[in-house]
Amino acid sequence: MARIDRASTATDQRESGRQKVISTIRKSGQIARIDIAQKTGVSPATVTSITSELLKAGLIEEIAPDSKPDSRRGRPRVALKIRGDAHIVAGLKVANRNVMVALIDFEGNTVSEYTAALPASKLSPDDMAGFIETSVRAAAQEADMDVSQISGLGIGVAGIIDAPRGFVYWSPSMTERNVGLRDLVEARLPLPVFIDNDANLVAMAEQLFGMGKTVSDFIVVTIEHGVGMGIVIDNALYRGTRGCGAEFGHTKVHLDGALCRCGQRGCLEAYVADYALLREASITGSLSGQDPENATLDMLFRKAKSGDTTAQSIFHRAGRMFAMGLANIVNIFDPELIILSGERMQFDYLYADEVLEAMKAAVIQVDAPLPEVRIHKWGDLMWAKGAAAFAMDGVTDLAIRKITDAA
Amino acid sequence: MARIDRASTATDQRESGRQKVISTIRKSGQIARIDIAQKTGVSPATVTSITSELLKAGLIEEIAPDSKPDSRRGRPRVALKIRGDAHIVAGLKVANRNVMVALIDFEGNTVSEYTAALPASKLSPDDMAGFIETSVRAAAQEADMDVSQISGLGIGVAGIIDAPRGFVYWSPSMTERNVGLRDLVEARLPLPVFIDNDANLVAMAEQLFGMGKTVSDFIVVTIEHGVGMGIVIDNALYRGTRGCGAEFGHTKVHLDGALCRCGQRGCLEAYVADYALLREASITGSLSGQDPENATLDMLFRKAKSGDTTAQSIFHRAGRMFAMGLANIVNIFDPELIILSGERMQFDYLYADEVLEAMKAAVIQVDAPLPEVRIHKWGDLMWAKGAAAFAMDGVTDLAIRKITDAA
DNA sequence: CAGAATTATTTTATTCTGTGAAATATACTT
DNA sequence: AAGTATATTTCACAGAATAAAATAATTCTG
Repeated sequence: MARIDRASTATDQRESGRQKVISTIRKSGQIARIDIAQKTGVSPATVTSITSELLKAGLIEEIAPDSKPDSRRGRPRVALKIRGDAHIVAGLKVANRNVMVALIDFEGNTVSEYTAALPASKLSPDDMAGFIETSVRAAAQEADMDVSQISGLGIGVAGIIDAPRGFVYWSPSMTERNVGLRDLVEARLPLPVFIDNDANLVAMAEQLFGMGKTVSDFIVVTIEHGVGMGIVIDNALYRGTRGCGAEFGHTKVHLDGALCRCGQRGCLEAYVADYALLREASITGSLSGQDPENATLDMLFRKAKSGDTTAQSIFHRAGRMFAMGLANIVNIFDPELIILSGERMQFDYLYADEVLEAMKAAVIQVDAPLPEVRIHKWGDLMWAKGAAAFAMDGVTDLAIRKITDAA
Repeated sequence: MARIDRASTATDQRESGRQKVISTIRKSGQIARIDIAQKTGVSPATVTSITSELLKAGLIEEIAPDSKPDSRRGRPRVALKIRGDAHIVAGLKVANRNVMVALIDFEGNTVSEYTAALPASKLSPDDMAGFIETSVRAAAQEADMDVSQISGLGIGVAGIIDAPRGFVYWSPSMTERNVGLRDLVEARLPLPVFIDNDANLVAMAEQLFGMGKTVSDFIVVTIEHGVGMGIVIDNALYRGTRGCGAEFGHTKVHLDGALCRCGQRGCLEAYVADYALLREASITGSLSGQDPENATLDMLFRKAKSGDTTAQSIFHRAGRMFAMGLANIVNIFDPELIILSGERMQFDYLYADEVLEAMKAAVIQVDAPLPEVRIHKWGDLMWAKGAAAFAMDGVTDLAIRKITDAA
């Protein structure tokens, strides 16, 4: 039952006043009541009543006057901020070879991080749930906490996920299809659990803590082994109807083009992902002398930097294909902002000015300025923090619901 | 001021109860109160109170019991429907060489249609507004009506439009950029005027009268001289932030590909629009003997049908490119439904089963069924009716606002 | 054919959310 | 200190939506 409630909340588009207020505070970092009223269009009276509820519930707090002379007449405004201690949430990312857990407080500060190697690259549903449980417990212990002090767990998995139902249609990390992973984990941990596809999680992280804070419509593109995309429209994550939209990496950029690991041809991923570049390198012998198993993008990148024209051309084409894919996104969505978000973005071939120029040249020209493209380099924790952001969203919802029900 | 109101309404995402109810009735054709309550999640009590307002305002009407034995026990449900006589709205489409006007009633029935040739392919803003005025007056006269009996006018123009502001950044039909066309027309006609890009208008028509009635997320693709797209997400038209999203036709499908009339290379349009096909035909000499100025797709199509392999290959490639573009849409949006909407769809090369098969093969495979692709063949009035749909939406808003203010 | 049962709609009293207007709080200016 | 400016709170009230009860209009059952 709690499940259905949570799912329906996610669907519920209209933000109640309380949600509007708390998300405004979160986006602004710190903000006075009058400004909340102005930003949200809600009346000052209502802001007062809502914030006093939130204060009582401990979700936000007032900031001490700061002795900062406002140099303004009149009663000084008192700023509000999210109270970091209000909740601790956990985010967990299931990656290829390991599981990463981040504990963050309600302000988004990282409290602790934890990594554990996966026993195998594919686990059975039960083993996966068990491993998740163990990892979360270990992460809590490392932070000197009990799991009961954690208010929610967000899990990011690659694959096709039905987030509202907490259901995994398919994931490369699991031996079975169609797994109700949320239920399995909730049976093992006394926490509300939220699951989503990893690209969506990063979009959520950008929205809550990152560059998407100030923007209502933006797109996040992630490049690692594959190419992912998260879409935020009107402040809400957009997921397709079947939960498999935003497959930017499998967007086709060439008719009958290069073979992709998905089995189809011409996918963007087949031109820009690391395996695609290494494939080209191995064909041209650019990395000859290297054990192909261990050949890394690093080597190829160094070669290009040191003048190897073949290596350069490999990166060059990848960059141009990427530019074309990005331009298509702009032509279709016309977003305010595109965030290129990455964990290890040491290779700038995809983010070079040259690439962005090529993108601009392939975008419909209007008088209005082009959407901004920003590059966001995260630490190792990007994915886990994204998962935590998702949990935080859910936990905030639950907290607000609790207030509402009490009232 | 009315202007600002209307604009803000368009932005206002949350449908008020009244809007929810009336749009449910419109989508359903006819529906009993209890079913409205069930569909919208609003309580029966509220439905009663809202519908009684709408009845009093004359926007809807009850359907006579129909003597149809429900074969059900209990008090029989009485169905409601939109009252066609409630309002007449006009839709006007500015095409290449002419202007088409459709008058439709509140149920979407066509009351009258009217066409007038444009004096030139590009007009000054004033001349355009004047020609629009004349055409609407003529259309009204032809239907034995006075313009004062028309409740609103929707205008569809190709180009980049800021619909909420009624502002035309650029249009191929006008000699100037940055024209506040709505104001110009409203100064000449005693009607609320609504302007939008044509692809959006067709999407609106599909949503109100067409195949999108039952679906909350869908995409409309139109193919005429160019390729257009309209996006409906969560029952609302999605326009990019700069008003130039959904440029499906200028999505790039080939790096450094064929030259498009927009000046860029590799646009989808440059492979599937009629001018692109004719260009290929003229190169290969497939239509030799024809005056190139008058060579038509018809001839090329007949050639292909009668076995000319060159002509066939031209269509074949166009179809495959189109399939690739469609697949990208599915990969990105994962919509419930894709509507291929056309005015004169006598050429099936883009809608052949073969093309749809190619699309399916290029879409990410999930267990869930693929989005449905439906082909909607409209009459000549497609665009004008779309413009009328947009007007109807606006007029409905105004009518509801009137009720709200009265209450 | 007269209840009984069933389903749809309406009425009524109430709740919840949000608001404007007035009151209050806390500064700066002169 | 009085006056003015600005932020916040209080308070009485309006509007939307609801649950529960009442009413309406049927079919079914004995």
